[in-house]
Amino acid sequence: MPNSVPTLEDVANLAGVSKSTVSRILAAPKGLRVPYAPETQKKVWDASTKLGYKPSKLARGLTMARTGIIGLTVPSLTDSFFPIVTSAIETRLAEEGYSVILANSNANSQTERAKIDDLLSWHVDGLIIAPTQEAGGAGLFWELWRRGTPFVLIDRTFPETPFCSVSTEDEAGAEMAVEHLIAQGRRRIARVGGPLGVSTNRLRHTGYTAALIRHGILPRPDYALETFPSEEGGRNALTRILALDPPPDAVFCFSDHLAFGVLEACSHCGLRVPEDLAIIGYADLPQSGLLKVSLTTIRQPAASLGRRAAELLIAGMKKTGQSEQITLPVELIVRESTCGQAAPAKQENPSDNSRLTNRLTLTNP
Amino acid sequence: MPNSVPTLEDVANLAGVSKSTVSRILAAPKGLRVPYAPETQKKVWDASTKLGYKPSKLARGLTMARTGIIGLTVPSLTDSFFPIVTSAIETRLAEEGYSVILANSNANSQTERAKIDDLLSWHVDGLIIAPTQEAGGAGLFWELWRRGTPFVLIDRTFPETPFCSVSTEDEAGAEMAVEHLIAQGRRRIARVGGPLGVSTNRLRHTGYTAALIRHGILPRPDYALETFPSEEGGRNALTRILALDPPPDAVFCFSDHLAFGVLEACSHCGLRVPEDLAIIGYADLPQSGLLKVSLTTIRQPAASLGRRAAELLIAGMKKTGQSEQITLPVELIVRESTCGQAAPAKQENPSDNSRLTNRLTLTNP
DNA sequence: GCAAATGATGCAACCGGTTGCAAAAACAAC
DNA sequence: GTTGTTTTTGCAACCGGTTGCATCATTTGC
Repeated sequence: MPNSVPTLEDVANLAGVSKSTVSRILAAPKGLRVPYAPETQKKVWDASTKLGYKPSKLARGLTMARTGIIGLTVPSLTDSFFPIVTSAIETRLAEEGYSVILANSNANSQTERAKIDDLLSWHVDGLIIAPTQEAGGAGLFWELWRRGTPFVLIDRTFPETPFCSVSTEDEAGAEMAVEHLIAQGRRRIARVGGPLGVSTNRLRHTGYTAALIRHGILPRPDYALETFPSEEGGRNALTRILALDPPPDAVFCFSDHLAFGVLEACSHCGLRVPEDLAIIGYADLPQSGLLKVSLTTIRQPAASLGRRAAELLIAGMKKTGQSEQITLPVELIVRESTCGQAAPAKQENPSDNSRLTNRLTLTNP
Repeated sequence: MPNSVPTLEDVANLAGVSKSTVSRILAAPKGLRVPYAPETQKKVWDASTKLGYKPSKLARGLTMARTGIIGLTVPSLTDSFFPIVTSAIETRLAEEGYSVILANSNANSQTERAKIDDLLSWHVDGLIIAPTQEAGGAGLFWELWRRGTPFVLIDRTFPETPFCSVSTEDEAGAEMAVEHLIAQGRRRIARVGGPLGVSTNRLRHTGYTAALIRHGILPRPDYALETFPSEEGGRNALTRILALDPPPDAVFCFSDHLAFGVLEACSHCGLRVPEDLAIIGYADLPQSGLLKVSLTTIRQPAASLGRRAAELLIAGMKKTGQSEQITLPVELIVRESTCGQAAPAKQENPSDNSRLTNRLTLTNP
């Protein structure tokens, strides 16, 4: 079989030396002095390149402690947020020589558990996890913690735990959103969001409540709507909003997808945005600025989040035991859905610039 | 160390039998008869579950031919198309017990090469590749072919090669787009697209030309604009379109991103869409229907594409040597950017339904 | 009651690398 | 010409599984 992949032994035979010799010579970092005769080294190098030898990461992973695999689980890839995060993570980790196994938990905590178990049996060096938090508990992560497996939680975190994490300022973001609505003269501000089991939702709710109270507005329980976090959920939410008494004059959506749904439902029932109802979203999905009524939203730094998570994990894998929680700032992007007229062009659709910046950031470490 | 991961040997010791016994008993498919005493089997099962034993995929991959890893390379994850494809691939392959290592080639053929080399040193069972085709050649894929590594090309293919692939009907899609424009009374139809080195662009160009000729319209070389396939590229393209003489009354964009750019640039220079310029995109990105001027586009079945690619690869890994090329149909979605008024609601924004369908498809094999 | 067949289990080699330690070779010092 | 160092190199064990074949204990056949 001339064509099977060459192994260490093949190189050794061709060079006329032993496996260990080849292993040591090829493992030596480029310029470093290695205790082998220069001519032996040359023989080995030649044989290796001639055969196109590439060490098996499988075998290497088995012997050394380090496999070079990082597991990444995300609850979904069909929105716009996690793909950007994923892309940034993969890029940053690849720079460092890691391979990432992608696992989609499909927003299901059972699947998440199964997939993480699977990743562990690959002897991953570390994990980056965007928890589903579907069924609450941090138990799984405590197990990882006890095992000593380095991991970083992203986006959603567990309060009162020492776990490494990178998230964004959900509470502050929500406050910014609500403050903005209040500044526009709105007082009857509803909110639509996903389950409070998820930390981001909980924090956004806290921020929402805090901002209201600071301005002397009593939060009404019936103004806090819970729904499935999708466009569909947003559409349904509007029906429930219209039934409220008194009717809200603004709605803070915990995601742009929800906002899209609300927006669409509004145009279906002839409700004017922002005149009748101001709408603010969360995440700044790419096309938010091009919508019929462009969407005011809170921008999350998705790419930075991914990159920082990767870097935190890399640091954590070098020296374990220490833990860092990073919270990245968010930004209010004002567009038509909360103001009478569109903001000036530069502010209206900065998504391209930002994405360009991200791309540059990604390729230039 | 009570807490290190249990190995086969640990189980063997606890059960008081040999490694091979444990291996054979645990490897046996659930109900299958295995030549071991029932009581021994029970001892082994008990010891295994007590220790929480999970076989190391690393070690298993080394001994058996099969690693259970599939490599996936995509040119980007920051658009909306490839994340959906990726998600479908991961889901389908996970159902079959495979893990996928994700590699982002960043639309760079050098990176693509390097990452594929990397994947090979993981002894992947197969590859799914969305080629960059940045610098043309199918050389890399011929190498894989010779090696006998199963792989499936997605989205972009190489004509006149026997490689397995799943793509969409780019030529027919382009024809549909142009036919539609002609049916709307447009005659001066320009097109904006990325480099012709990429097969999808080439095919869309062919379809564009064919449709024109069929209707007795002579394709004008200056109406075929090449640009960087991004919103930025779309904006720049409009400037060039405006300089054409006679000015086009419609433009076929090879991607929705390009169309977004053109659309945005139009609103900046006060050009009315579709009155002054009809615009049609390609891909049906999620928010296309909610835009200021909602976008007529060709919808590509991204999730099916991913799923079919996964299935083709699975089949190809079982019995090698045979090759299949699948081309999935596309669909014309008519919206405002090419017609005076919006189509009826159901047609106007069917993206949700389609995504829901996809999701169902994904979770129900 | 003994050979042959059958059933249950373990030994040891192998997958493709890494690495501790010893052996062999080269060279210096006496 | 020995002995002691130092440099070069190879042997062999190990990582955690799988698997061909040998071994030993039971039955079965007659």
